[in-house]
Amino acid sequence: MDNRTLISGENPHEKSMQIAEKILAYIKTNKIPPDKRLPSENKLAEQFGVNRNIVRTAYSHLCSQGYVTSVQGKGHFPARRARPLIYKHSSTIGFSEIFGKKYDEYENKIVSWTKTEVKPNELARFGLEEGEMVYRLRTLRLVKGEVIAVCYSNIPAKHVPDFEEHFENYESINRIFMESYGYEHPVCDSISVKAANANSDDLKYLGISENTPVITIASTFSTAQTGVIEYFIIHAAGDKFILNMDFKNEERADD
Amino acid sequence: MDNRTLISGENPHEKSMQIAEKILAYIKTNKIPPDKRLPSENKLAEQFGVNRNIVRTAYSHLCSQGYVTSVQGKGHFPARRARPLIYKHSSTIGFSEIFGKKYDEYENKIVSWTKTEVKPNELARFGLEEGEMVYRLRTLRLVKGEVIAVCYSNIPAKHVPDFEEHFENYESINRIFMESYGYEHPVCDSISVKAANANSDDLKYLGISENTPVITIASTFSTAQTGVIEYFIIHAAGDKFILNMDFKNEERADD
DNA sequence: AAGTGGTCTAGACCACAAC
DNA sequence: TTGTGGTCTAGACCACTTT
Repeated sequence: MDNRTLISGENPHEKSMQIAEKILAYIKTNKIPPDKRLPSENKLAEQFGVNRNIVRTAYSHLCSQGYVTSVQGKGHFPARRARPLIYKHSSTIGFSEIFGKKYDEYENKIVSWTKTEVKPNELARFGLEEGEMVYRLRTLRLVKGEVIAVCYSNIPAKHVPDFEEHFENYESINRIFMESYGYEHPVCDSISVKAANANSDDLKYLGISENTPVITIASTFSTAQTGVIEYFIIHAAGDKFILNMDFKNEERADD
Repeated sequence: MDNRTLISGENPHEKSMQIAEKILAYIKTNKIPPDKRLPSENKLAEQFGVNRNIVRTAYSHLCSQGYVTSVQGKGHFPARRARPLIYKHSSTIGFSEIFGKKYDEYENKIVSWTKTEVKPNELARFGLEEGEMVYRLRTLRLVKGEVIAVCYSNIPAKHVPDFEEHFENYESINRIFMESYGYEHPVCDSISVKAANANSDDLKYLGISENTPVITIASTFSTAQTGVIEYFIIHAAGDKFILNMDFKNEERADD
């Protein structure tokens, strides 16, 4: 649109920034593949006649911008820009069902669960009384063994007595709701989306760097029999996960 | 949920991380207000018996985590955690109309515009032939003088001949569509959301740091008369902007 | 003038990976 | 053993703000 430097922000007069530009230009013009090592810090420091720390901050900027990844003992590499997964939201089909249908190697794992009292801010959401219990599950969603999202499910215990007895061979929460408790398929009432910095869970499970943005999607699901049955939160790497919603039932190509 | 360090990620054995923890604990336990200066780098370096660079990286971590802001010549300060704006999406009411109704001091400014040929990847979206023209507007949305979002509107020129003649006293695109061209109110067909790192426009207009995640919302709008009339992209600071959608027309409190 | 954060140098030692 | 990135030290100079 207009002239701009390749690297956004910061003072272009800094040596570290100039070197970052040069490295980025080198990657782009020579089309360095992601498995080929970039010049080492020491080599570039000597080549540009600067201290190694300057090269380090240059590489550090490129890492935080998502252009480069670094591996200790091995070196720096052009970042592999993963093709993003597109989560096509449907208010009538669940997360697991969509991804399970889309990918052969889709998995769903429960990491941990608790059963605790409802929190004050949840009372209105679930229509519960103080002191009632809520199941809280932390689950991972994997495609081809790679974690694509950390999810949190919150379910009022009164709708799912002895819920933990159904955790074996866990595939999808909705299947438990329907097959074990006889509820109809939950429907999404509302959805709330924001971008955030990664928290410790995200870093741990998603295997992302501190600078990767995370998209968080919070939604409530209900059935006619129970009212709100689940408050569901998804955390996914922002650069790998796109939430798509069609209000007309048409297919749409995305760029 | 489980025991975790206050600061996410990275090796807790590093001095810089331990110092970051201490600074954060100091802020939290003493409830330091955002306008009160935190201890200087030199002072903390002396106090903890480490090099100033270590204190610098500790502060740097806290900045990137959004806990602290730094101002050259003045010092470090606890970050002001802005109350997020909630954009309650409605497929039948536009962005400007929602915020204009919600905030007294809502503004809408055109930063720049161009009229260029349709791009190959846009052909299907707009149902255009190669060579047809598209208006592209870059606009800012402000609340109380503060930029809350950078927006990009793409509109096929054939639906809005001499579009630029209506840019004076610009309030909302939808008003131009309706009042100047006689179209019905555009309706949102689809929406696509992701989290990203800030680009140069975001940094420039949103006044955010390089580590602030950005939420991007892309949507298509159409009218019965024109088909798809607008492809609309919103960039907003992830920590200040929440996209909310209710599929039932109920009010919902958010935490 | 003194204090603040921002950039940069020159060097040390460590953990890890490859040869 | 050598080379890689990761952490840390000790110091210099600069830009900016406050006193």
